[in-house]
Amino acid sequence: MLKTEVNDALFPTCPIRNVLSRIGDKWSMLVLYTLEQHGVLRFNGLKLYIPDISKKMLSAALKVLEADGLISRKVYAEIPPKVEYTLTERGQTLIPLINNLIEWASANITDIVEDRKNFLIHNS
Amino acid sequence: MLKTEVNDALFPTCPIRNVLSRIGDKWSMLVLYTLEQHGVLRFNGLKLYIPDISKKMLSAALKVLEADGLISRKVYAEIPPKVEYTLTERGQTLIPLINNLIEWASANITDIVEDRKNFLIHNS
DNA sequence: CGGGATCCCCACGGATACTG
DNA sequence: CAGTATCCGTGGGGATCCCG
Repeated sequence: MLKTEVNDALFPTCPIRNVLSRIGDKWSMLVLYTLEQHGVLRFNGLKLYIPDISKKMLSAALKVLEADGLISRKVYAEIPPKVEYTLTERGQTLIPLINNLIEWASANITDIVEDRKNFLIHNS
Repeated sequence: MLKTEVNDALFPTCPIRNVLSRIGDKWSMLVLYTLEQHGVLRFNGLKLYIPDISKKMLSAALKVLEADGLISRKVYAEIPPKVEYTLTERGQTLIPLINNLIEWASANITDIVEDRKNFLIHNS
């Protein structure tokens, strides 16, 4: 479980802190985006599309997203086990905002990388 | 300087990773939002509105945001020193997206907290 | 297959002291 | 005032093993 309680405790109702401490972490948005792209995915299916995430972190991220009602977890009583993850309706409502961020990033990434380079030069 | 180079190295042009590793960190969006709310702020002015950030972290966040051209840093040659931070035009273009996230969070926070509580109960 | 439990390292980040 | 430098604790997170 991610440890976000410290600052949430200081500002328990601050929406920006709440949203950032949850979906703004290293992997959550990427998981949501990947689920939206492929509809429904199993645990290792997700890991396939996000190769540089560890099982531990993927598991933790999924647990947080499930706890917040952004994804649903469907377990099939089979052997070997089969678990499917999907966006919930609430999770779907977050997708447009994520897409907006991706669009913004795509449109600005070239200039930002350039600025970043120049900044490093002038601060060597 | 925040350590985001590891995953950026794997996906150097992935916009979602790029945007998240920069503005999705613990403080950046909050700094941008605070600057937008107050127009122009000095270092300690920012700290006043974000009391639970340390000088070290605020300094690091400001450096990243400046390197990415999202805020501008104006130094006055005075004693004692005076430094003013403002959003750049590029930084301004990010504000609507941040506001959308805040609106979404505000609209959903109550239900999310409720779901979160129930999830904890069923996973005790 | 889908995780949980454990071990362990090191980077994040707070506190303090110092400087131009 | 606006930071930087240094020290240092802790918890984020990888690697590995295990289990239903």
